[in-house]
Amino acid sequence: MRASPLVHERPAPTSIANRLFLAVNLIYVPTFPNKITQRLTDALVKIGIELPDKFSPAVSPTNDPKFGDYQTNVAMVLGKRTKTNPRDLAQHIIDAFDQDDLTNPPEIAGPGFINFRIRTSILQLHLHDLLKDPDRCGVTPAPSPERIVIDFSAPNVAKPMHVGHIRSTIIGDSLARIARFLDHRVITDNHIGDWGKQFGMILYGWKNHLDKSTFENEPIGALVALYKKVNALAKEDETVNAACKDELVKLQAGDPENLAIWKKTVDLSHKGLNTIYTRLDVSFDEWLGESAYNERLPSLTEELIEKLIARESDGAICAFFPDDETLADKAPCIVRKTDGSFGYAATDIATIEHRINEFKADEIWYVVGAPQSLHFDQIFNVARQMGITAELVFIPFGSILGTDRKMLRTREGDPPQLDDLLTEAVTRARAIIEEKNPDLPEEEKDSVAEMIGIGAVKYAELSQHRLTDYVFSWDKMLALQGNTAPYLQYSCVRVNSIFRKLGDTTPDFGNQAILDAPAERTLALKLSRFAEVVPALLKDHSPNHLCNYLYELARDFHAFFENCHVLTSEGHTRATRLLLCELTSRTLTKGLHLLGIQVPNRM
RNA sequence: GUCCCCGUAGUUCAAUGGAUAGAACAAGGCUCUCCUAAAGCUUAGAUGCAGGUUCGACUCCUGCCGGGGACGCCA
Repeated sequence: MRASPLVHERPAPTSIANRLFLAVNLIYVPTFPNKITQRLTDALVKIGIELPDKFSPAVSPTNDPKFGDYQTNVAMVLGKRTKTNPRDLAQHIIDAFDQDDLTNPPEIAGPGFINFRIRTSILQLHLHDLLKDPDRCGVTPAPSPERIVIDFSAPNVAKPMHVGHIRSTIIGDSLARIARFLDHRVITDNHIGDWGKQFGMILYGWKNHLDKSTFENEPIGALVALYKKVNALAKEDETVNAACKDELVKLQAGDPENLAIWKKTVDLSHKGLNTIYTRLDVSFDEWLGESAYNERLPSLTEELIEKLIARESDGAICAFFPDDETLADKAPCIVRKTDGSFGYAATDIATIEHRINEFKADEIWYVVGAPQSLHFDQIFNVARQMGITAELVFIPFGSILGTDRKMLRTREGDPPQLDDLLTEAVTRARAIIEEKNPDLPEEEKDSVAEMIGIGAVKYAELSQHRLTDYVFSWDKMLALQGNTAPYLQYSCVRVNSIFRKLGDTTPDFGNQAILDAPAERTLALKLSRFAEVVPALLKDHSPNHLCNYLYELARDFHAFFENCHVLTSEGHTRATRLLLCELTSRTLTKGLHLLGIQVPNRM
């Protein structure tokens, strides 16, 4: 089966006229750290310090307001290099630093930090810049957009999707959203396992154990049950196992009956998967599963042999990596098995090739479990030997463990199914709504429960570092309090309630913001930092940093909200506070959107 | 045996080599006349062990201990 026709035209390169148009109409405001870095560099040049290649002074937020808003360690770094006392050097840098229209006089602290405090007048102007940029919330797009294929989710067809599948799906989707937001051209590709060994079991089961009546009513559930049943049988009975293998061989040889059954089950699974993806608000541009590359595998293998990348070994065709320190003593990469069938290494190499030739990918990202790291090291190595220069990025994630602290596996025991997890999440959310907002219309209760339940599950996954292993726990996945999606969603509701109260009145944000209260200034500064946080997410592919930021933003907002009454204030104060509310609403909404988490409507 | 990832409060998690290691949950104490309680304020509580590099180490290096994982015909 070809999941979809390959009609991917590379869009025409942006014309010069277009670029000018963009440049004129979208004036991107540099972030405060960018500005400070630039001026620090100027200052360093001015005082005649020889800078190492590609050196750029690091400017980071301080961890305590008493140190100002931003700090740099450049005097300590260069002090060592030039054998100068860091504090003396810091003083020289400050003397040469152009602080006009940006910061208060910088201060030297501790072993040689230079601390900067953004002038409040500048911060005030910045708020109105942000107001003019509703779509991007101040974020500058990537300077050189790339074509990025992102490979994530990739479940096996006809096996139940359990909670272990959630990480790749949710992290991958979020990374795709973030990359798109930064103007990269992203192609999401669901490389489903639609050709593997499990089809032998499905075929055998279909012919010998299919419960027709159940199948009519609930085809997807019946398919999953079928897989489980045959899997259990095959484990106990070697003749069943052999029969399954025979069915698979027949399928791969093109047996019409088996092909027909295969196609039917793949289509059914596709539908079942889509129900979950719809619920998760995850979508794919492509569904090029393993089966899409069958035809290429024999010639690819020949090519690898010809190019001396792979060779025969114990009847199989394998790639060895004698020159690679870590790969040399590991098992080889098996391209073709002894029985003549192809391993997933072959498919994955063909897939890389296809993504580069047809999709013109500059980068390919794989959001796949950490246990597969050896496999990807190997196929990336093979790809490089084939002359592929695109950036191949393995974005691993840690395992979800059972209560025995072992990895969840479909074959052993029964990890909770993804569908059940989502249903439970929505049920719990619904119960709380029933308790707290009994007067809502039933329909609204349902939609809010869906939004909150699904959001909670997604956030639980996204808010921790992707490499951390964790033991699956209902309470963890379904937490609704504290650092969770419902808290952030609730913050949106809270800020939007102000605009609701305004009714039809157009909010007056004034022409000139005045930040008086500390909570106002803190919130304003935090809002400006969205533009710092988002582009950095693609450096380490860690959406949890965005979660951290949004949580901090929500907290700063709550502090502001407690201390600074909006609607009862007047004049500049009221306008400034309304402005802060507007920007908070937008930034929270945009941030949650980048995580793939839905947000309540404004009205 | 080789290689990879992870060891942080009672628990679950944070922390681009930066200053006093942040949260949440659980525990104790407060706060609903408000644009607000899926909330806010508050008290207590942690870097596995031993070295090393550094002005500075949860972070980098070495060794050990503990957990998980990969290592030829599953994907």
